[in-house]
Amino acid sequence: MSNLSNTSDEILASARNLIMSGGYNGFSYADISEVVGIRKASIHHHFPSKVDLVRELVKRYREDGQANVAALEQNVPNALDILKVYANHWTKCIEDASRPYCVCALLASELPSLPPEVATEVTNFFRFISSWLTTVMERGSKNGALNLTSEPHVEAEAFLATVYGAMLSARAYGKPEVFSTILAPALNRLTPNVSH
Amino acid sequence: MSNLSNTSDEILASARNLIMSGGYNGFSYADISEVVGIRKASIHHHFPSKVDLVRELVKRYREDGQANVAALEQNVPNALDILKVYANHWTKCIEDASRPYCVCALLASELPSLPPEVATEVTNFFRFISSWLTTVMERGSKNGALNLTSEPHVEAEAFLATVYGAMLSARAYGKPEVFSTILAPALNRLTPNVSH
DNA sequence: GTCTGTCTACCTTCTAGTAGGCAGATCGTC
DNA sequence: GACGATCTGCCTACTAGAAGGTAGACAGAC
Repeated sequence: MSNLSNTSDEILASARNLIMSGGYNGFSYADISEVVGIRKASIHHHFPSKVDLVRELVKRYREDGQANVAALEQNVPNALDILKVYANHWTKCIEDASRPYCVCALLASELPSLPPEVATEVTNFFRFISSWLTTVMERGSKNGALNLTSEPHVEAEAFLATVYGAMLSARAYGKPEVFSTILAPALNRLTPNVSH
Repeated sequence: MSNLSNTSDEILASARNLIMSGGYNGFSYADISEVVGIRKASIHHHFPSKVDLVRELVKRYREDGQANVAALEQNVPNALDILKVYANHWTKCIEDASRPYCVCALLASELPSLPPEVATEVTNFFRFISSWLTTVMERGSKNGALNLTSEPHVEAEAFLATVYGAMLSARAYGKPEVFSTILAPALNRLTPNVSH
C-alpha cells in the first residue's frame, strides 16, 4: 500500500532529527535503524549511500521551505507580518523543543568537511532563503510596510544572520527564550515609525 | 627542551583546525597524527582521551579570549572602537581564511550530541563573551560612546548573534565578504548620531 | 634510575556498504 | 482464473576499514 514510501519518509525524518542534534558525522545508519525499527541493510535499499540520504534530505528540506514560503506569501500580505511569522515559526520550534535547530544551519557550519553533493544542496538552501528575504525587504520598503536603513539585500542578510545567530545562542546557553529576546528588537527596528 | 610541551601545543592547534572545519565528530586521532607527524598512540600520551583533548582545547580557547579581551580593554578606551576591533578580528580571520570560523560556534551547534564535559566548556565560552559584551554595552551607553535602543544585555546578545550569524552566512555562501556586509550596518546602528 | 616522549603492535567496537535470500504484491499471458 | 516472471521491501550474514584506546618496549634527558 502507501506505507511503501512511508518507510523512506521515516528514515528521512529520523535522519533529520539526528543531524539536527549532531550533524553529518554525528549519526550512523545504525542510529536510524534503531529509531525506525528496520535493519541497517534495509536503509541502504532506500538510500544506497549516506550521501544519497542526506542530499535528498536537504533537497526536500528546501522544497518544503519553498512551499511554505509560497503559502505564506499568499496568506499574509504585509511584509513585516511575514517576517514576524517567520521568526515566530522558529520561536515555537525552539521553545517546544520539537525542532530546536535548523538542519541546514548545522550542515552549513560543517560545510568544508561535507561531501560536495551535500554541500552544494546546503548552499542552495541558504541562497533560497536569502533571495526570498530580499524580495520581502524590497516589497516592504516600497509599500511602507518596512522601515529599512540599508539596501534590501543587506537588510535581508542581516535579518537572516540575526535569526541564525539567535538560534545558535539559544542552543549555546541552553535557554530557548534567548531567541525571542534577540528577535524582538530586530523586528522593532524594521517596524515603520507611526509618528511619521 | 621546551619542545616537550610544543608537541601538545601542535596537537591542540591541529585539532582546532580540524574541528573548525568539521566539528567534534569530523576529526580523529589519525587525522591529527598525520598533520603533527607522530603516531596515534603518542597523542594519547598527551591527551588520554578525545574528551580530554577537546575539553582542554576549548578551555584554552576561552582563556586566550579572556586574555585578548583584557588587553583590548586596556588599549582601546572607546566602547564602539572595541566592538569594531572585535568585528574586525573576525573579518580578517574569515577573509584570509586563516581561522574562518569560531571553534566554539561549531561545537555549540553540535552541543546536544557533545560529551557533557565538552558541552559545559563550550557554554562557558559563550557566557564569557556574552557577559563581556554586556559590560562594553553598559559602559558605552553610560559615557555616550554607544547608541543603544535596548537594554545593554539585549544589545550584547543581538550583537553576538549578528557576528555568529554573519560567520555562518559567509561560510554557507562561500563568500567571506558577506561578513563585513552584515557587520557594517550593525556597527553603524550603534554609532552615536553626531547631529545630536 | 626514573621520568618523558615516542614507538610498534594490538584490541574492540563501530562504520558504511555488499551479497544473496525470501516473502508478498503486481504483472502479462495463456 | 491459473502460471510463472518480475519487482519491492526487508532480512541475515558478511566485509574492509576506521574509530578510540591499551600494553609494553625503547631511547634519551635529568
